[in-house]
Amino acid sequence: MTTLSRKYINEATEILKLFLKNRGYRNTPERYSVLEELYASEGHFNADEIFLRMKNNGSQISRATVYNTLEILVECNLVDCHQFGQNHMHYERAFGYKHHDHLICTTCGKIIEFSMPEIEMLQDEMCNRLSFKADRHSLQIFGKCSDCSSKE
Amino acid sequence: MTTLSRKYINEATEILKLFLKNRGYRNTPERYSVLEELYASEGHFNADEIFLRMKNNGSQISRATVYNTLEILVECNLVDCHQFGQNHMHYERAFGYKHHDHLICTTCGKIIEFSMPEIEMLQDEMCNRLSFKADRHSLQIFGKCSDCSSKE
DNA sequence: CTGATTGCAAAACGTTTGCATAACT
DNA sequence: AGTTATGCAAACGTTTTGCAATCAG
Repeated sequence: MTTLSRKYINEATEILKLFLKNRGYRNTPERYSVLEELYASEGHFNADEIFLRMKNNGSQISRATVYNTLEILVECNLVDCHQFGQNHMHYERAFGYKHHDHLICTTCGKIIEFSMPEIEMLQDEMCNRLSFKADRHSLQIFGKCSDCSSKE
Repeated sequence: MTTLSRKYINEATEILKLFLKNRGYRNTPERYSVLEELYASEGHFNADEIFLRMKNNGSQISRATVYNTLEILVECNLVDCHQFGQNHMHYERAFGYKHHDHLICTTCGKIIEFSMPEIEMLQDEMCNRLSFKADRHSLQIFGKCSDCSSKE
């Protein structure tokens, strides 16, 4: 665990604490432990992976709590959630990590991250035009990565 | 059924016929009947809704065939598929219907369509830059619609 | 105290699979 | 004829639910 990661977890914990308070949600240890688990590493995880990793580390947490907590973490934007085409959600840390979208190779399954602030600006503009108050977005582009398209 | 709808179904049928031939897939009546069902109305439907509507109209089709066929129709871009946050896919006709993305109100569930060619252009630019050969994309923005955000 | 949150197990839900039959090429 | 696609039902994996026990406010 790097000092920087530690710093992000600490800040994220503060944000979560405030969010729970503002919403009148309870301040349970499980909610912080799910946050820690997700912030402990980079990458995309599904709910069950998180549950099993916590179990393997000796936690008594239940599946239901993991699912409940992930919903809250997405709500307060500490975690991003995406659907890449399989039948489950993927979750990843969002704080201290540049917002990005995903290219998904439908041949090899590789997931490539990219970020393009101009796209975000246009999205904001559209939301303004339609008086829509955006909380989060998810953009996926499906196709073939350079490796797979050159193999054809 | 309008004359225009009829025209789109006919053209879509031709496209599907060519696609099946090119891929060496078989030319089965079920594949055309799923296409017709989806093109018979505008809007988003999940796989089971399509299956049940066909059953109610006297079709002998099976769930498995509906799922198989939808995959093919998405592959040849006659149908768009999106994930709006619930745990199932939504399908909608794509031919003769302007490409669009979606704003999803997390309060009332309303889905608002919008299209912004500038965003598509930026996506293409990014794909070029990364040598990614895009087939389709899906962009959802989650938040509150004007009605729901004014009620707060 | 009181009700929100938890853990557990069972149920639900959408989707996929296995297999025998049918049908396209 | 050969082999892909179909229909059916059962299996699968993810997520949700019901309920009693626990714990935060």
